[in-house]
Amino acid sequence: MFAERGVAGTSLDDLAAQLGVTKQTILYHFKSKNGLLVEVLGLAAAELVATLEEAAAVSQPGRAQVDEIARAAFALAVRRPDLVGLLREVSRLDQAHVTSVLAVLQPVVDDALSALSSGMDSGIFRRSDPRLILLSTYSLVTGVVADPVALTAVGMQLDVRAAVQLRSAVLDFLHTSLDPLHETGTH
Amino acid sequence: MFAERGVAGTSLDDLAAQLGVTKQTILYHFKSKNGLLVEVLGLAAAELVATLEEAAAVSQPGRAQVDEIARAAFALAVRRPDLVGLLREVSRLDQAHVTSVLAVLQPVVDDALSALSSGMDSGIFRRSDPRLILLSTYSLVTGVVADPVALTAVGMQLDVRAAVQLRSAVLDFLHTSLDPLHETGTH
DNA sequence: GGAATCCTTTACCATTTGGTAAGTGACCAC
DNA sequence: GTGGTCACTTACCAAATGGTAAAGGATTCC
Repeated sequence: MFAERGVAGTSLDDLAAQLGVTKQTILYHFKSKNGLLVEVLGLAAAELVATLEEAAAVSQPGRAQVDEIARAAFALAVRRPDLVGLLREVSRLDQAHVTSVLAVLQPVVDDALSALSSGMDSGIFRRSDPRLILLSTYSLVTGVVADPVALTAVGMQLDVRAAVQLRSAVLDFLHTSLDPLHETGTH
Repeated sequence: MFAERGVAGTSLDDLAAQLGVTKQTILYHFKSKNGLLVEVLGLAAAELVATLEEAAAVSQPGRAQVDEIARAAFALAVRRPDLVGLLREVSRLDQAHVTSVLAVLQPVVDDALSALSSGMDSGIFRRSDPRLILLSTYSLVTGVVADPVALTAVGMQLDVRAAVQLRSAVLDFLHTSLDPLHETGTH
């Protein structure tokens, strides 16, 4: 509910009703609404990091690893769009929440950046700005699952067929961005 | 404020304080909070559509027009990130808001889809799914300006230099996606 | 059986929130 | 100058919201 309707848009009474308990039951298990939010954000960030690290551990650094991570990230986004929604929600919260979430995600981001960077150094990947690659991929993966309005605007719905298509689009973007065989995209 | 903190996260008192008036002044000019929201959404959608149509009118259909529209969209997103924020906020609102905003945006989306489609038919563009092109571009443009947390995670900030880089990334994506000279990305 | 702990509930409460009603001053027509 | 409209304010209000306090019920331990 935090992800779908926003933290401010979700009252403890709404939440409790959804769970079939009273608001006080929630406040018994969690210090406050903010305390609940902190734990939810922590779980979400941890799950995201775990998924990415697990995928990264499957292959050695290189194109196969990039594919593996992208697939895992996309699958997670489709399977758990609430995680993406939460991630987006963070930017509207207090700076404290931003920094605490960022602290969890930063290592995996830095790992990805350095992996891309060293891949470019060794010639496996075409040289470009790893930050742009990462940012663009993030936007592609999250934008598609977190914006149902955009999907319906182009006349699509997030079914299995669409998911496969969208995943291909993400992977294609990574391939054309990283494959040294392609020309540089700048004109 | 609706875009940054969300509609639910913005009280009329917050808004009034920001404007230096009282809440009742707002309610004098607008029927209710929802009435205000409707007008704000209408203005935002109209501005978005106007910008895109204006850009589309500069060139004839083809690669130049695609570039023109993409540049205009990106410039608008950078200059008015609140428009992007509002667009994202729509999906958490009532279905009535969704449909009314969609009604304004739908024509321009359909125009874009058919322009891409006919360009593919005539061989100007490489054949692929226009919906994916549009959706991906939308994600790229909006994701980058609407997610400051992601930007800081990769160690960037949205200054002029970064904006130019990001715009190039968007344009490159469109070029490699539409240019018939490139191989198809599917592997 | 009784005590204690755990979980949940019913009662409340202060504050915030969207909204109404009734004024008040400025400006304008005549 | 006087009546009327416009823009805005003060004064309220009912409902919702986050949170506290206290009171059951289970379950477990002895």
